[in-house]
Amino acid sequence: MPAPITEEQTRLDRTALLDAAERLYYEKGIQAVGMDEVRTASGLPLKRIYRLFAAKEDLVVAVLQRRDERWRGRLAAHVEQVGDPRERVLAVFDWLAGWFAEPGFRGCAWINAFGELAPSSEAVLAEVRSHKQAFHDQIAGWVHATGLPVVEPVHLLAEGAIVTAAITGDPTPATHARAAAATLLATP
Amino acid sequence: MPAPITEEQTRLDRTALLDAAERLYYEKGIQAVGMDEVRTASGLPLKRIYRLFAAKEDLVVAVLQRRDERWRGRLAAHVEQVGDPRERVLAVFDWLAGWFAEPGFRGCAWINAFGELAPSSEAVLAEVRSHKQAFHDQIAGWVHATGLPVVEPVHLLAEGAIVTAAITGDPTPATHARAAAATLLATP
DNA sequence: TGGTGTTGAGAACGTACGTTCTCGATCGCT
DNA sequence: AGCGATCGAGAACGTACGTTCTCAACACCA
Repeated sequence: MPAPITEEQTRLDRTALLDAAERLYYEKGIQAVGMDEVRTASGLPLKRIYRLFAAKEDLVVAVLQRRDERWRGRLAAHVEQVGDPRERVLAVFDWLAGWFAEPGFRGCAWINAFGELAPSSEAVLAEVRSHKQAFHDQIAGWVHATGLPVVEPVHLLAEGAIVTAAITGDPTPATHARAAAATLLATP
Repeated sequence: MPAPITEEQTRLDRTALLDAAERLYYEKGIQAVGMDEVRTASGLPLKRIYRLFAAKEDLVVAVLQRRDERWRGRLAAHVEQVGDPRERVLAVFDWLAGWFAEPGFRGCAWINAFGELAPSSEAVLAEVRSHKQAFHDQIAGWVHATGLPVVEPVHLLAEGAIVTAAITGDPTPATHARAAAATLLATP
């Protein structure tokens, strides 16, 4: 038996596979990337890929899940180093601004996946909804600490900024959304 | 020569084709709908389809263009029957609420097309940007009449409501966005 | 050392798509 | 009436994809 596939190796393969798939899917769109391209980029044999994920749909869902953990983890890490509750909410938009300005930014992976696969894949749709719900709840927690009833507007401003920055390719919606949020957070 | 193809017939064919393609694309996604399905639904021979549009990409762009005219036309018709400038801006969100509640609502056709085709089709990307720019400018005109500097926040609230209603399948974001816009429009 | 079971590399398979081509049918014109 | 151009219906073509299968190579154990 060559390379007996330890548990550790499985973990490494899984990481390499998700890394390659996530990069390609985000860059080119999910439907535009075939399994052969994922194989080439990951360096894994097709057989091993299909042992890790029984079908492409499962790989896609796993990519979205892992990205959700990392994306919201980074957001939380940035936001929660701010002490003042109102400033913390505004820090969400600062983090978005940094994200929008990253090279290769192509919008929200989940919104894009929704556009591509929502009508044809229940599993992808569920993952997209799960991410958006979690993002909403994160914001709700931070806004709640301000004692102001502006959870929904802050969330909608964030979503609007994400989709607008993606389509225009311009990161300034983050600034506009931040200013609007600051207005809503200014207790009269 | 059978059915000599008058200019009038061309116009009718074009309408039937765009009707069928728009419905199918919006319902199932663009990539999931083949030309054969468009042919069946439109009742037009493939030959005539390809004489009207040299390639699927051209058909997709034409569908988005015509939908843009109709979508923004309806929005404007609803909004501009309101006299008071501030109420007129709020009427945008009332119209969105009605749209979200329509049966078969599956979000913004342009955002969905962006997710599907932005990386692979320059023409579609340009059409999506054109629509979003026009929508932004429409809102800018209505907000400008209020004399308040809230064009960007109102626009971002609208985009956020559209994308959130699409993914959650719940029309209430329109109400939340309306309330936030009303706050921003309340001169202190 | 020989057998066994697993691996990697990629060929193979079935399907589906976008686009083009075939061909018999049809109608206006002389 | 007969010619010729053009049409409709769908077969055909080339390509690409997701998934499965083939098979030689190999490492471990008896």
